[in-house]
Amino acid sequence: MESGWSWEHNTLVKELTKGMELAKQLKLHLNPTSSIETKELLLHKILSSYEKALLILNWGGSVSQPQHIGATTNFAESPISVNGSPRTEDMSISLKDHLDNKDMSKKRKLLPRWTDQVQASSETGLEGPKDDGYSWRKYGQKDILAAKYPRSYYRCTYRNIQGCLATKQVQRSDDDPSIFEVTYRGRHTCIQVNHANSQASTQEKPNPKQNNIQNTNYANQQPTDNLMQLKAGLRVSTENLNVNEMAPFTFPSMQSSENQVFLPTTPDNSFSGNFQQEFVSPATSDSHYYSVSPYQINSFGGFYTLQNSESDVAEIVSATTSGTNSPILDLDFTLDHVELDPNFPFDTPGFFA
DNA sequence: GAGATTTGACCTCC
DNA sequence: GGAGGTCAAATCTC
Repeated sequence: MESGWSWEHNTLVKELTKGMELAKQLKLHLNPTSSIETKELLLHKILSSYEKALLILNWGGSVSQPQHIGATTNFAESPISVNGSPRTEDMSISLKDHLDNKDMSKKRKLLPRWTDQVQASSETGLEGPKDDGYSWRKYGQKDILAAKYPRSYYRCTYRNIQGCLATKQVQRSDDDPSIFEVTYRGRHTCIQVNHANSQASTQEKPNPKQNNIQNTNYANQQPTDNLMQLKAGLRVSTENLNVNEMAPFTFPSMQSSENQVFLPTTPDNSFSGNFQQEFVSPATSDSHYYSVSPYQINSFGGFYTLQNSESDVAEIVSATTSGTNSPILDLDFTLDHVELDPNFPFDTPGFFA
């Protein structure tokens, strides 16, 4: 999916850029007057940022365990953290879950899941969150215990036609009603046809009964639109990362000896084969901002947060390092061999095309 | 009439 | 057993 690609590309760029900025900050603090705490904090942020970028580059499958929505955990607590040592129990669990993924009865549990926090869309005059680029059809609503507002359930419009299993849940935040927590599940396997036309038509005539979501598509959304969303300061959290779709893409300014980064896949494609089809970024590029630290200013000046549960990272790492499938997370490889041109215009439109 | 939403019932998981 | 997630018939909108 093009939008998923774009989103992952931009996420990667943001992480790398942020890491670079933080490194510059750290450099400024490399004097005796700066506190150790400050240095350590910056160092941690840098490492976290690059870890996330590496995950994006390297991860070859999705994660599958149910996640703790809203459980804010930064990478300092994560099993991969700096020393990159996943817990063996998590490794086995993750692998087992991946293998069990055939079982349709467990699909709810196994589908990858991640959450965005999206500002209500003021541009369209609707109360719902901004559109994420896919066509959704509401199939349920439920009052959730200890939640002020009901949760709405959506699935891909093309579920029946194309067998797309992607779903999402939308729930208004209790703390800030202008924020919608959008939890995505599964990957879009559909082809969103006529998205441009449908976007125009649906935006012109929004359904008044549709209180949250517009059925629009931004698959061809231009970077300027994404930038607008970015400026809007979307707050995003992620439950799972799947960056497998990054695999074929070359990052010209990150140079290995071959002048490109090799993005490995699993040797037998078992993970990517099974799970890549299950997961895709649901949104356009800049509607998701992943960060490792939960409180940071990104390089574009936007505020965003990231929530990343410990188990998420454990699964990501475990699935990529466990057993015979050890495609990636060669952290030394990437950090040692990747060179960033600090002046490279990552955000040049069409750079990733 | 087709497609989307609503909502009560049922299913799954913890 | 309870909460969350999904189904499907009824209803609504165009």
